Amino acid sequence: MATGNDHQDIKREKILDASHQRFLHYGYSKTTMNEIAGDLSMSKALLYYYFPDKSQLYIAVMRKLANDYIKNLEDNIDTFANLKDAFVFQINTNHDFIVSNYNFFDFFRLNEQNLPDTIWEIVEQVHLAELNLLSRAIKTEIERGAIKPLENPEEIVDLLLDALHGIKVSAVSQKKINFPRKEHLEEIHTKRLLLIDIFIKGLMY
Amino acid sequence: MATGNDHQDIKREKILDASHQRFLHYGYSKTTMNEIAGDLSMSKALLYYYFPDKSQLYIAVMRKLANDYIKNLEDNIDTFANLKDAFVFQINTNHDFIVSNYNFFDFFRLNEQNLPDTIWEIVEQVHLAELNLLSRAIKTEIERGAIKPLENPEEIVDLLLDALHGIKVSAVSQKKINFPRKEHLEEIHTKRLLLIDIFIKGLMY
DNA sequence: TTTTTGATAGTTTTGTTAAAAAAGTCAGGA
DNA sequence: TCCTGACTTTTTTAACAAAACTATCAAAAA
Repeated sequence: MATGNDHQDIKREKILDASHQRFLHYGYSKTTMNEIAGDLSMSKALLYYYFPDKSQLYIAVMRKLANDYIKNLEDNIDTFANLKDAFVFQINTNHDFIVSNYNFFDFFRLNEQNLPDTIWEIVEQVHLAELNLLSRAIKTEIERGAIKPLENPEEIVDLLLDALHGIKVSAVSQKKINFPRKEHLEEIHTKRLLLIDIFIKGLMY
Repeated sequence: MATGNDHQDIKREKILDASHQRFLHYGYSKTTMNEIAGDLSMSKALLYYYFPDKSQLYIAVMRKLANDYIKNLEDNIDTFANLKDAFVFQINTNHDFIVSNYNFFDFFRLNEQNLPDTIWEIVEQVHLAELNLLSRAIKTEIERGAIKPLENPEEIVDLLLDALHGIKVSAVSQKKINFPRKEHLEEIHTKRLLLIDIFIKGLMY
């Protein structure tokens, strides 16, 4: 795309970076447009020249993060020695992503179930990338003859992702809170590794 | 315990039944003490003679439901032909329990993460009963030589219960809501059956 | 023409208060 | 001891004003 001019794109990137920092430290609702503008030594009105509103700005940051995450998955597709390596890679990558952007997601915690559609589209894209990586790994493993042939590998991967999600949720509801605190993330990670171990064996002959 | 007198106990039971019906149809917050008293043709003050307050009344109903559920599990302990039968029994029993008391749990939906400790104790008791049933089934299966010996069957069962929980949560968050609607429960049930299938195979030689 | 801003309009959040509804209490009767 | 009507206290709801923030715009600067 040779449409936009360079200077504008660079400025947009700078705004995205500054916003990312703010959202990461203080979360969505505790970040004001004035503060972001202040960080960049520009007026608030200029922010609105580059982005239509606050939520679109947040979503733009989110999309950038998601794209990096998805690219990382795609770059590693079909590079695994076996199914377990692929599953472990997915879990580790996901874990790192959540840990390093922990506070950024407070927007999710607040709005919970009525997030804008655009956010759900991004979540769906991430989910598809994960699904793709893992089901490719399963298909490869079937071709190698290491596990039983499956009618519908995607369905199985979907089930596993649901189960992995549950590990998080259960850890959280035992603590009587809504979202995992940072210190629980390691425990969740360990449990997930155990689960995929059993799960993979369940797919073998 | 021969402490309480019969008449009181019978009356308490009647109050619990009437309350259960109200809570089941209208949920906790849309049920008033006046209405329950009205159903029983007694004064509200009498209700407070038998139960200290509304939440304790709700909890008493909940405890009764939980005790029935737990008793059902205990009655069936060690009666299974194999591990899968035990797992399927647990999933079916749980499913029936949730379906038939669906509206009763709106209290959970509202108060979400700051429920009274007593509720959590009951949830924990139910969890322990499930854990007990399933880990007994695993131990039996190990003795039979049908699956690999495990260091810590309880840990594995815990992991499975977390994963099963995740099936519910994922189904729900895909629908962008907080709690499953009744019509989703069947879908969740089916997925769970598929998961235990793989999981059990993962425990085999 | 594109980029930038100060001033300001519009909206959401927060805090206050009063009325209504429900929870919870109590003196006294059977 | 079991029970009630009348009463008090607490919680919920609605209305509204003040404050904080989002968003807009005419006009200046580059």
